[in-house]
Amino acid sequence: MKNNKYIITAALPYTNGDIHIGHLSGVFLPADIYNRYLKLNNKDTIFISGSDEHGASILIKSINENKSPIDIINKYHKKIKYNLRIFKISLDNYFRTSNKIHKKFALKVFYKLYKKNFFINKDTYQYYDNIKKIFLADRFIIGICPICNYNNAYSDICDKCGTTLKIGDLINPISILTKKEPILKKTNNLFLIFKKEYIKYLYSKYKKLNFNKKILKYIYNFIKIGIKKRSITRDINWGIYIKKINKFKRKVIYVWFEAILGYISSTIDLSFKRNINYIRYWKSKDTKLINFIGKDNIVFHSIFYPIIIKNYNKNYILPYYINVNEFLKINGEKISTSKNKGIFIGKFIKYLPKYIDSLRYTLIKEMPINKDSNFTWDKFKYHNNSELIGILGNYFNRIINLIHIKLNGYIPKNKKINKYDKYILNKVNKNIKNIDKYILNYNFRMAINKFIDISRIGNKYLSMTSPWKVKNNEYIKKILYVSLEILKIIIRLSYIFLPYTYKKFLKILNINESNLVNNKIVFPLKHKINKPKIIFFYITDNFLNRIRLIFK
RNA sequence: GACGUAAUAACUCAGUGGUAGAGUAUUGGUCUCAUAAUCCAAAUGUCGGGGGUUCAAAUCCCCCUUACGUCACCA
Repeated sequence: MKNNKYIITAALPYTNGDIHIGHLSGVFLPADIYNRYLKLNNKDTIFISGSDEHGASILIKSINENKSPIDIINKYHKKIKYNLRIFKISLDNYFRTSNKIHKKFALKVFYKLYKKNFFINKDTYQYYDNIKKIFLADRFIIGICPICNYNNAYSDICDKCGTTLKIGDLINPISILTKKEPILKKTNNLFLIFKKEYIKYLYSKYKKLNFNKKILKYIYNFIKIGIKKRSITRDINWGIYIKKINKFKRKVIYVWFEAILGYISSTIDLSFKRNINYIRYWKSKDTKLINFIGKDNIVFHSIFYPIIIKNYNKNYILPYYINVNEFLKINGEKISTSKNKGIFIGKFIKYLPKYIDSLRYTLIKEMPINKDSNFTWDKFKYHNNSELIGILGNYFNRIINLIHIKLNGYIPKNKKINKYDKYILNKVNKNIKNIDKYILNYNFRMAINKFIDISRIGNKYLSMTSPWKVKNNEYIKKILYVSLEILKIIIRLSYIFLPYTYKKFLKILNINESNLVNNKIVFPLKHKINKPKIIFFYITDNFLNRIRLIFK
């Protein structure tokens, strides 16, 4: 167990816009908490992610904005990377798929599979915009649905009647780029085939590993209905060109195929940066690979990735667990980067820089673990004011103030404790065990509930023992000693959930990381703490209304 | 349509066979160390509906209703 290594991955965000609270709540925060928890327990872990920078959507965005795709990805990659850092997502590396290292690796995998005759070749007809000279993905064509006559149907599906359409079905198709009728052009692409036996093998493997039901059912369904071949090359001029194969040298690798290799190339990059051969991790039986993804990504991680990587090199490991989250909505509405709908992180940082931990907290509390969840500014206010200030911040402040008032700011020494003190400390310990359990079960919502509950226990203890009422100095010291024991635990755990708050706590207690011995805070002899400072900021109704306007 | 997920107090959710739980909101009280925060107490539910298994069901099985999600070129 001790030699276990961990690779934690967070799904690569697509660089057609800034990341939003859905990315944080669904992917980056759960991965971050898990990683921080492992680090707190001295596990050997690397936490990897990066930007997904190819694909039709970026190309389309660049055409619409009259910029080059490179401008688009550079802009958003920089922005996303910065925002993740501000939100203290504890990534070891945030890479990008447009980087040489990634391209090289993706092509290496691609060529090897090609040589093994792993792909099949097939002619298809596809819509082509003769003015822009590009092939058009299905959703860039609209026209009249042949079934219900709806005039805004996409070429693959009609939103109104739900009919699945095939190329050529749509009446009067037009390209949304040029508003002109596209032509149907013959093209030849490579496809990947999925063998049922292998999917069955994956299914049984995942079952043994106790995978999420969601994934198991999903795969089970694929086994039942079969999984169609899937194109892995594309006729667009943005992506990784397949230079070495003459027949396909003008085509690019389909983005899904290379994006899921991004975790590995990100690790290669990290190895260069730190001069440690992290790539070993990917081929070691002692490594647990844990993917954190949104529900839109299940098929790529649970089926496609294993097939691709195992056929490239069978020594690569398969996921040990895939944590899938649902989607976070805002006021009941779906978030959409391409429609610019959502609360974007860059904007949040700009307007509410003091509330990073409050947002982290809210997003963990509202994490869409087994069903879509809903973010509202009222919840944000409630979590900030009633829980972070009222319970946690308040508990911290009470003790700091009492130490100053009663003990001139000096930390009390160890004291003999009685039955009730023990009872309270036991209760706290139970909560710690529960937090462990919940984090290891990927239930971060419950974990943070138990975290805040520790402050509740502490507040209760203070009220019950009321040291401010008493003159007996020894009694006061004992109460504050026990309270500090509880506080120390809260502070250690805040490293996982609330990184900014963690640092503020340490500062006020006048200590730093060097005061951590075996993961526990140990105060120096005759230690004096600093004066209390405001940690969380109150949100008034007025302020909340202003926030609402800004993010409308 | 297929597949899946859910339905528990006013709200947000815990609770995988043994007398219905927490937080918020409400009402009453308490404290004054604390960012009017804390703490105590009260009240609130035939656990979506119907059937079945069982000594015992929110929990297991079947049917129905309702809501939501996915359904392959979308990254």
